Amino acid sequence: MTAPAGPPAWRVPPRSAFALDPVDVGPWLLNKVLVRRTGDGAGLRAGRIVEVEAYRGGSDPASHAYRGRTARTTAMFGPPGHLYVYFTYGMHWCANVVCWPDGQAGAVLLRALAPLQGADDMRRCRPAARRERDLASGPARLCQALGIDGTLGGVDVLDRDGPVTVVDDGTPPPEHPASSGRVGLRQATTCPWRWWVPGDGNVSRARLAPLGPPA
DNA sequence: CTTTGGATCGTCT
DNA sequence: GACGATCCAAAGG
Repeated sequence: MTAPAGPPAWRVPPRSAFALDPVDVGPWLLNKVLVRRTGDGAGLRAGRIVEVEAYRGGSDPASHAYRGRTARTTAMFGPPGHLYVYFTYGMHWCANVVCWPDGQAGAVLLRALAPLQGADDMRRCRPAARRERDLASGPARLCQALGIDGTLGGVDVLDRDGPVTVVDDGTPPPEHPASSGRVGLRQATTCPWRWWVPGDGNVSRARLAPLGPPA
C-alpha cells in the first residue's frame, strides 16, 4: 500500500450520477469530497467541494466543446466520471468532471474546496496562499493545492484507488445552493450555472463579467 | 478592504 | 496572431 485509504464512510457514487446534464450534476456535486492520492511520500489530500460551474458542451457557447471536438477537448466527449483537465493563461491548470453519456460533451468545473485532510501538503504546493481559505478557493488554486495537471487528464474519478476520486461522505448537497453567472466568461454570461455552498469561506471571490453596456 | 494590470504559452483561426 | 472557464502583487481608500 502506498497512500492510506480514506474512512470507511467514503462511498464512490455510481457512474449513472454523472451521465446527466451538467446543470443537474453541478449542484449535486456540492459537499462531495475530492480525494487526491499520490504515489510519492506525500499523504492523502482531501477537500469538500464547495463551488462548481456547469458547461453544457455543444449547446453552450462558453464551453470549450462548443465548436466541436478537438485534441484538447477529447476527454469531454468521452464517458462520464472522467477528468477533463485543461491549461489556460499560460500557467494554470483547471479540472472538470465529464458529464452526459459517452459521445455527448459536457462537464462540471471544480472551482473550490474546503480542505479536509493534508492541508500541510496543500500549503507546500501553494506557497502563495497566506490563509487556509486561499488554499483551494479557485479552479487553478484547487489544482495547485492537489497537484493536478495535464497528466491526470482522462483519469476515472470513480476508481476508489485512483489518483483522483470523488466520494460521498454522507453529507448531502445544500438544499438551497447559492448561484450566479459563471466566472471569467465573455459568452453566455447570464446563465446561472455557478453554484456554491452558502456561507462557506472557501468559495472563490469571483469577478463576474460586466452585464452589458451602460444604460 | 477593493481595484488594477501583468504574467505566460497552448490552442485554435 | 490573438486570446483565454486565472492568479498575484502592488497600489489606493
